[in-house]
Amino acid sequence: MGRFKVQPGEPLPDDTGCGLLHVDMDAFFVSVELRTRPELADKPVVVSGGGPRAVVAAANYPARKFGVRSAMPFATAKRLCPHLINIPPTSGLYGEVSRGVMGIFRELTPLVEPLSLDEAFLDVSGALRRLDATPAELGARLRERVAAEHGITCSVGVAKVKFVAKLASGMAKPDGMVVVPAAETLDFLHPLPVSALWGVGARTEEHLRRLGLDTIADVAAFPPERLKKSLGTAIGEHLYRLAHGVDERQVVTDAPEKSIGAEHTFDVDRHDRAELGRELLRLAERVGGTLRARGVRGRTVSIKVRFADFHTITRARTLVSATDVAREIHAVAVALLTEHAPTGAVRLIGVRVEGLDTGEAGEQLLFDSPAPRWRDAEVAADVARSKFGSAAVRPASLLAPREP
DNA sequence: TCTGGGGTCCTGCGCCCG
DNA sequence: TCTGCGGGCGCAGGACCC
Repeated sequence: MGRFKVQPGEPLPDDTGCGLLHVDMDAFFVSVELRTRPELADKPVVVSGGGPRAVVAAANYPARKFGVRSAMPFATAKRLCPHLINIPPTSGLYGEVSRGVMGIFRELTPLVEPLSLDEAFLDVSGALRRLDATPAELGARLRERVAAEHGITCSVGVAKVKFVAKLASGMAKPDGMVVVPAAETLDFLHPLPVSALWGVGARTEEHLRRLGLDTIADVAAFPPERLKKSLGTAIGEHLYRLAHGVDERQVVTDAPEKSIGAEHTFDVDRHDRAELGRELLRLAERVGGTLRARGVRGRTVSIKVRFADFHTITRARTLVSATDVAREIHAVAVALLTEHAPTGAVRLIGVRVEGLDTGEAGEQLLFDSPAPRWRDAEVAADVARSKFGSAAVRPASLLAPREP
């Protein structure tokens, strides 16, 4: 695979037909934090929330040498690397850096699709003539600018289609670039393990291996009808196409959100329904606030409950009209919990609102409904919080001390 | 190792309706 | 009038991604 990697000082490879860039920040949260703590750069560092059930949000490369990975329980990471340094996440900081970096991308092309705070697809095929550059040159340019203006490194994959560009940026890490010439797409893909295919996690990998499929070349050579029968039509078809280097997904700049939610894992499992109800109120307040901030409302309220044994249920109810009112979301969530959820020790509880629209269709609330007044109160609280901080306004039932 | 929090998408089932 | 069938919707669960 090494032959696709761009080496410093060497001429850029042939990138004819490659209009897609995938850019991925290296160890993003940690890299951002280390800008103000450069003395820690060579030491193993993670960003993690703290608490007995915290997991690693990001690990720098010295920490990865010890086997520390993101999504790993912090306690496990500490066992692997006893001198591991933890930095708690800084609220708001990563979003701010992300907006700056995405701004650099948008100066190159308007066709930018952020996938998360730290990665994005760029379709540069239409911008090459205007900028008088090849895709690989643009990748090199934006890497320089991100490093110079934001003090963090990123890796870039250049290819003809999305998922190959994404695989390429993964191989470029850290702080590198991989270019896959369009004509060599299959040479690049076929030796890779099936787990490299987008959408293949632990379960599907196991499934594919039971079928005797270990590499992407094996999937490409497998009868597509058998693949669909075994994995389901949509996934079978999807994987077969990817294995042949076919990925027709375009770069989408403004995909509307489908749902907004919040969830919380307790440090210690909870039995008390009243306490679960108070947590649901806290979560509903957050979800309602986010809905109003984004100018959307949703029709379906769902709760998620994870029990001590990790068994997880979801329960949902669709309302007559869409809402962004926390009191209403909370009332439905509590009803779902009391009517449908079995009792037992609860580890995690969550609230989500789905079926979003912009809410312009109007105030279809019933004339007897108290929701408009609650909404007025919540909007007033939004304003107060934006002026005086998030602790300024809180429902009375949340003022009681949380912990004994 | 004992598993966060934010999401998306797919599948299968039951129900309603024409 | 009864029955069969297919589409659309709501719901639950699971897999996956960062």
